Amino acid sequence: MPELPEVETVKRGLNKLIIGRKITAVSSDNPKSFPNSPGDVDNFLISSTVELVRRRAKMLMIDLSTGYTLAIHLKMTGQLVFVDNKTRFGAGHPNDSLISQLPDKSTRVILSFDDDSHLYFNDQRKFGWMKLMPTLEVPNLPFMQKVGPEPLNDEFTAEQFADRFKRRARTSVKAAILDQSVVAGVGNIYADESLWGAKIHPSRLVGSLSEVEFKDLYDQVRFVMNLSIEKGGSTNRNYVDAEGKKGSYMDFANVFRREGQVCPRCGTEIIKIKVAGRGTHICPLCQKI
DNA sequence: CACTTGACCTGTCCGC
DNA sequence: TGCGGACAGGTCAAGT
Repeated sequence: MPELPEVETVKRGLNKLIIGRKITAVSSDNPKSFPNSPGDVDNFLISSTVELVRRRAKMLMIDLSTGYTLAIHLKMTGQLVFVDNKTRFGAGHPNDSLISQLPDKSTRVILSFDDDSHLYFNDQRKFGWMKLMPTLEVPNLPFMQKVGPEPLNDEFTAEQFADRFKRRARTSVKAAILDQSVVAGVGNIYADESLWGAKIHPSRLVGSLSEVEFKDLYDQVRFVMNLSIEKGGSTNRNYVDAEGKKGSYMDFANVFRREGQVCPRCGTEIIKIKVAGRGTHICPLCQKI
């Protein structure tokens, strides 16, 4: 599911909805989704208060008053949806179809708060997880050790972007931009969208890109991600935000899942190919090998 | 080391 | 309608 803009949208929503709430209970349906010992749960999760929700790359961190953090990765199909029983939506509300049915068969973890509101971790494919650990140990996770810089940070420059790519000079630009150790947070949707924006064929080898092309790609990554955050992210299939709402970026996508439609820039038919093992959408005229 | 492929899961869609 | 296979927003382990 969720790439940087979707995770950022969830983070912003949770910061409005769950800060200061006290956790009174938790339940989970399998240890893979919630790999935590009962002792840690009793000592550091139950009766804790939510202090802050943070994001790094595609990971979320819910910091608790006990000095522990729930580190969360939503992977492909994870959702975090908050439901307050006092404000459950009525029939006909845009969010009603999801909210009113939670929990459902994809619900992996339920966090309950002291006012009978709940945070549901839903994950159809069970790739995601929610790990309780000391806040100070989060940076020691293997993923956190290797993940690259945040592309939307002000201090992240086009020069740094190009330099980090050059570590992957002999692979395709699509594989390199999806590599989280190069740049954080880019997934399949924004890889295709930014490569189209920069007019670069995803199979091009990194070593063949010019400085101008690196700069264009840098600008496009930041442009598409900022636009998507503004639109509440992309709902390709499952994604919803912390209130159960879909994102609208797909209405603004130029190539992703638009095979058979025309390129908005030149009118050529968009095609779908496979690059780096992933479905890849391009305009074959704008993006030449 | 750099790079590619398959595995992890459930659900949906498409062709026969 | 049913069945088999390919595919889906991500990462990791194991292979070359």
